[in-house]
Amino acid sequence: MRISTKGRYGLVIMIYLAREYNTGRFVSLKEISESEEISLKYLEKIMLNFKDTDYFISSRGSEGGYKLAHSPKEYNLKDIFEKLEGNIEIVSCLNEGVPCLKKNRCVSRILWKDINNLINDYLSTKTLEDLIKR
Amino acid sequence: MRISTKGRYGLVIMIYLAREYNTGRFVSLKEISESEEISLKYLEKIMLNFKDTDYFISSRGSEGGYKLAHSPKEYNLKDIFEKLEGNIEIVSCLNEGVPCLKKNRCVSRILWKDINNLINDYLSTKTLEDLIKR
DNA sequence: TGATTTCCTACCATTATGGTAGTAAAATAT
DNA sequence: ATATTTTACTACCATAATGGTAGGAAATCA
Repeated sequence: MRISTKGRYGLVIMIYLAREYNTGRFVSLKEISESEEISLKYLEKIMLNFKDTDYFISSRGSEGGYKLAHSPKEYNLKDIFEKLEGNIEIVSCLNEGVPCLKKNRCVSRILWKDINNLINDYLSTKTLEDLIKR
Repeated sequence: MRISTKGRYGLVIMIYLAREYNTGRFVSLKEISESEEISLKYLEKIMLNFKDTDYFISSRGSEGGYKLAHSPKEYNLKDIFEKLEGNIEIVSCLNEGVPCLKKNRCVSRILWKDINNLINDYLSTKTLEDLIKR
């Protein structure tokens, strides 16, 4: 039950860009890489997870980089993690339509559901703006 | 951010034994294996995670098996998961004494801490008895 | 033109997951 | 006594996920 570096570094990128949102400038991954001491190549790979989103405006070449396409308050943390980590249900059977029929296996399903709701409810109510305000 | 089968099947064993607690009989892993359709060998392996606990009374041989050493209400779910999954902190830096000094990495630490507390608080208040009552 | 940076595809080492197999030792049933 | 049952313990292994690295093409800017 761990958040991987994929999720953590992905959020680091988002926070970095959120903090620079007001400046309007493009921030390169190289800058984030050096500031946060995370390999550039790995950051590039993590960005691939956001490929099908409209999260960023990007520009290649010198003085290029990324900036947020929207205000930090438009970025929901639950959405961000779903892009980064895929399905974030803590047990796989939660999103299967058909309940399993094992005797005691699904007694605990209620427990998983509760915990899952706890996390999802929390993340759903938080945005990037909430994070950088603290 | 997934609970593995190790954690899930381990809980299944605990629930099974909790339900048989009043009978006082020994329940074999073979019985649980057949009832829950989980391989016997895998259940044996999962039991190794509880090796250093006083959770069970065991008996070998025919009519042998396991039974809970204490009443189901004495078994805290947080404790059980710590035995099964090891440290259940969702990010590793939470239990390091020294905070990391990276610029934005630890902005999110507050977030991880919050989620971690959410889960731990929930699990700490629940016992095996709560689970089998529902 | 040269440097910079995104964008994209491969590749790879290590670890965790999710098991299986085999055997010894203890306890019980016959 | 012996056969059976069951825990207890060790070793092994296939697959997937994690956490990266490497290389190059394409776009952009100074």
